[in-house]
Amino acid sequence: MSQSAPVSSPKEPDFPHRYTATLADQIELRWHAWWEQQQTFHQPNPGEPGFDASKPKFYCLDMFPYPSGAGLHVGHPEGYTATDIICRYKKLKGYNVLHPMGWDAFGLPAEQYAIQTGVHPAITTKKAIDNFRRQLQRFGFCYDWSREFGTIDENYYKWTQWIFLQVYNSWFDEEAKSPSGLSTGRARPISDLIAQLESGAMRVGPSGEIVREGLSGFAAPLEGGMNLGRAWHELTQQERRLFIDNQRLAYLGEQTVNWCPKLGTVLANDEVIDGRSERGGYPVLRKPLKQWMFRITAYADRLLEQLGRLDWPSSTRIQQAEWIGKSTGAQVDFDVDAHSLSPQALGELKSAKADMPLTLTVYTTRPDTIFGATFMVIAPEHPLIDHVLRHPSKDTDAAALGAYVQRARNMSDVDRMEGKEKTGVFSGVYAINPLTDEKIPIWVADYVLMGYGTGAIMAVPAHDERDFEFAKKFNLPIVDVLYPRTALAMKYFCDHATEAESADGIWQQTLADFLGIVTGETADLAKALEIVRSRRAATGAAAADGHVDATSLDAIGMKSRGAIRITWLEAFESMGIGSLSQLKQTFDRRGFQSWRGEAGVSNGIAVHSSRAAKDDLPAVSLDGLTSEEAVRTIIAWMEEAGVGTAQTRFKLRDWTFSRQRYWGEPFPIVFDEAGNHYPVSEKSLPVILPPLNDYQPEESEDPQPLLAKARQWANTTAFAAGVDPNLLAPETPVHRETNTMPGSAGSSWYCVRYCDPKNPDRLVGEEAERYWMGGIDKRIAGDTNGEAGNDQLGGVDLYIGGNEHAVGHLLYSRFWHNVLFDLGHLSTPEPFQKLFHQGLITSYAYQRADKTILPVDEVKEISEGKFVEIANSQPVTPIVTKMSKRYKNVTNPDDVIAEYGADTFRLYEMYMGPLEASKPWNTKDIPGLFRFLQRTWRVLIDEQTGQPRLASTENPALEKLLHRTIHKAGHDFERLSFNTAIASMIQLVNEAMSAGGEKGTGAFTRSQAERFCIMLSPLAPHIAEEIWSRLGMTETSGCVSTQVWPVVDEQMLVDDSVEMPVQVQGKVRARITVPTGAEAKAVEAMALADEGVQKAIGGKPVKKIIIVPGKLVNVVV
RNA sequence: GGCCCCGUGGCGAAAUGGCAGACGCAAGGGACUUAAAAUCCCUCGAAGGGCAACCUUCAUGCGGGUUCAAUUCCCGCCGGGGCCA
Repeated sequence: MSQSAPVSSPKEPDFPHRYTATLADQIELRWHAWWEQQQTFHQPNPGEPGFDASKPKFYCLDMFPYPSGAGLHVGHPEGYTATDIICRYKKLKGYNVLHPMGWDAFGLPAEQYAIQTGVHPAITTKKAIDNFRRQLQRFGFCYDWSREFGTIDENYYKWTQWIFLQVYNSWFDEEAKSPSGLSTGRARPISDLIAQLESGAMRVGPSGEIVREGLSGFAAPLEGGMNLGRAWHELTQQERRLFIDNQRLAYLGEQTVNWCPKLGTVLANDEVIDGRSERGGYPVLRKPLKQWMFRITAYADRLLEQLGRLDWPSSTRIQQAEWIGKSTGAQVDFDVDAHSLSPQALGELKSAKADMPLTLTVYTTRPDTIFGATFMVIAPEHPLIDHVLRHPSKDTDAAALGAYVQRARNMSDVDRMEGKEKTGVFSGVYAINPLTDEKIPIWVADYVLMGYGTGAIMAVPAHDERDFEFAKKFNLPIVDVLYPRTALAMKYFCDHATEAESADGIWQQTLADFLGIVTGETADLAKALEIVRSRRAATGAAAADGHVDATSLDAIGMKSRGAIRITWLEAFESMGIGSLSQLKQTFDRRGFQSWRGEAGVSNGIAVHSSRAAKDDLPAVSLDGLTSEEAVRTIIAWMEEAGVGTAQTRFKLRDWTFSRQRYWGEPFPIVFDEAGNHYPVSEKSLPVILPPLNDYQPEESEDPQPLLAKARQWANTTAFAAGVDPNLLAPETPVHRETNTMPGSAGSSWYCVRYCDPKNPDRLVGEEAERYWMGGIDKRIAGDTNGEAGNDQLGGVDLYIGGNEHAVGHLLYSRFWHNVLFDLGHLSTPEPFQKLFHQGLITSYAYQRADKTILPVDEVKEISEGKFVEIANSQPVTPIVTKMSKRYKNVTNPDDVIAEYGADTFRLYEMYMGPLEASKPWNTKDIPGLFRFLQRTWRVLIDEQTGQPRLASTENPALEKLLHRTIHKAGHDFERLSFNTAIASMIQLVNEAMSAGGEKGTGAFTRSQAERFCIMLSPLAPHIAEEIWSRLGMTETSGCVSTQVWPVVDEQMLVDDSVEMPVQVQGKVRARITVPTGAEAKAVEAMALADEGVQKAIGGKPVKKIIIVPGKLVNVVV
């Protein structure tokens, strides 16, 4: 390899061996061939030849790309280069590294293309994959390409379908401990459930719930139809089927879709504009559709709990946590005031509910505001209304109420929620607020939905926006029960101001200062008021006339606070407060929010929220508590008083898994003529996606997946479809499920398959999976594998990709992984132990004065930093924005590589800035990195002969710097800080350049050159291989990619003496040189002995001397 | 609208409690050259002072706070971006 023919460049006749683009290209292609031929990056699995069990493992995964027809953009190689560097580094550090690549290849663009052109998506996709692979390989990434697969491969989606069947055949046992022992509740096979039902350990409750033996309700049946549930044998065949299907983790649920009959396709919400399709403007209907759903909600708590144990960016953890949306609120019973009901209605309600008190149950996430609940609102469909309409009370306007309920029924939920103007009617009935014991009116309004929660809410107008609007409109009382800190301070001031301070003109100033201190210096209200008073007193009542000039402000130390003071004064002005006593009255009336004209929805400090002991109930007060404390306190009280209970809710909804498409995995499910569903047996997988004659959607009133056009395929027999004959007789005609799985199906488990991608018998080989995913057997209690705590949940060691998948892909993968873990198919509950998001690569574009953006080719630079629009010479400003075809600011990686080579491209992207930051592409910066590689080359290789230039004797300063650079580079690689690692290597090369010996000899010795090559190889592998090879090392020791990271001599990292700056009052006044590890006393003496220091001290007494060893000295006088 | 991230020279950035601006780009000056390219050397946050090596003051979006010490931590704003609705 090293003895290749001399490379000459037409541009550099004097330097036939200069590192040019042409040479870079030759070097890079040569090493690609060598690596492939040598299988350098093939990583064997445990048990395979060549596997070294003594090494630790490192599984590093990139989010695999969707291979679009447009090819790679510069964003792709950003993350891929980062993982490549890490993987190459880890290999040098002696790890077995799993670093695979593949294709997320099902998806809409290929299907759209097929619809337009009739070309089968498989053909389009294959072409795109080939192009992506070629482009990726050009970068020299160290992927183990033998593990490559696409989600469209039959051998892969066979197992995607298999996983669906696993989930379909499972139920969630709330009572079972999870295999990790970390939480309660786990997936179990449906057959376990049936066994328990058959044994009588479980029965079927009246509303289809599981009733377990031994639970309290089981032993003591209540009167009036409440029962223990029925035994399994009492159920009909159909009832059993229904019950089981309702327990499955994959179930058929009804969801509304946007169906466009004309286009014959389902549209996403943002593709529908005013009830018409964005494309074509055809009418769109909202149609209910049976779709496969995953019961991810069963795992909500677990997904949330385990999130805390993952080494993920906190922003992503927060996003997932909010998506799961666990809220601890309270379910509260409000008694209906029986006297406000008509006797007939009361009678009806009493008989229906037996002896239960008449109550309205509400759910609230803000039980801390319950003292401010001044009315209730129930949905028009609420059952109470039926009774009231039949038997109106004396306060009921039955005609208006009836009309309102009628009208609301004909509106869609969305319209009701979005209604700008609040509407509603008083029911004529009252409820009792259980905390204030006040009678509060019950209103009917359409902004409360029956299907959501309990169909009734407690309205707290002062602290809820919709309730506030409603109360304003219908003139209902609005009562403050909590204040943010500033409002609380204003109230405090009103209550404590002296007469003098209350005078007009004075109070504004004083209050402004007070609020300034409360928000800035101290939260203690009493103390803050004291400070204001003392400062004002110090000015000798300068403000007696109400005017405080700048001088007196300065005197009381408030000049710098001028801005805050002015802000507050303006705020008072805009609030239109007439006088302090008026403000005080507002607070006394508990009417601050009402007067401000908006609800105070943020957290704060509770006020006006206490209740005396009464009728056996203890007293309770929330006053002075923060919202969090108040929630806890009031729930505890309500539980004791029996009026409410804590209740946990989740925002997370079940995962809709059906798509009305063609280019996706078919479901392994068939339906008989009665509409019952049956699984295709495992041994008949995969269910192969059939080709279509044409891909044109068909006009239809009924929502139809595109796949349904494969009629021959869809209509078949149980035998042909591969249904177990024990489930369904072979000759039974069946209709296949023609929805397809979504794109997130294949990507939800690909990380698993890479461990053992060719396994024909299992989704992944057990040993390979356990090794690469780090699955210590968590089921063995107490096995901590020698680590403290063992709170690692295993999975991929480093997963890098964009943060746009924070809640979709990353949550779905976790769900599948947890289910497969529960069912015993995987050894770890979590797929990704450590996650990292690379930042967005942006680009420059130009903006006109009216904020419109124009393409870069319509702009020219007339002088340094000044740009004009070519068409009209109007000035435009450069801005940073997303790369977009529209702005013509997209960079094609192929072009950059052609101009500089892949090594330069890799270095440039890594040098742009921190990996996680979004940063603009700037083509002008690329030559800087190219020049660095040229210098690197020149310092080691003679540009005339192509032979190595080596020093015969070691330069000690350079040796020291080399050690330090190796140390820093290794450390920076570990923390993914590639820009600083590159910077330190640039420094080293620059040093070597200037330290370079006579012509013909080099700066580095052979040993130094070798270590340098190894250090450089993760960043710029091709040039490192080439230099290594020209040193003659490849023949004797193998290529640089298979070497060992050089050892750093700790001695080389410390100097004999260190220069320390000496500060006086925090400002550097002198520098002293002290021996490393000098005693603090000695350093102190040296610092004080310094002339400059003495001058700065100027004879003032020295109060304190701070010495940070090896860093600095600070003298406080 | 909610959540998250970011704001430092002409530009990309470094420093994450301890000397603000490492490293790269651009710019300016110089050397080599018939010339250009390439390469090498010097200058490069602002203002002021000094013949000079240098010195002084200011400076990390704005206003406060904590600290001997804040780009870094806390509170409140302003601006930009991303994600979600």
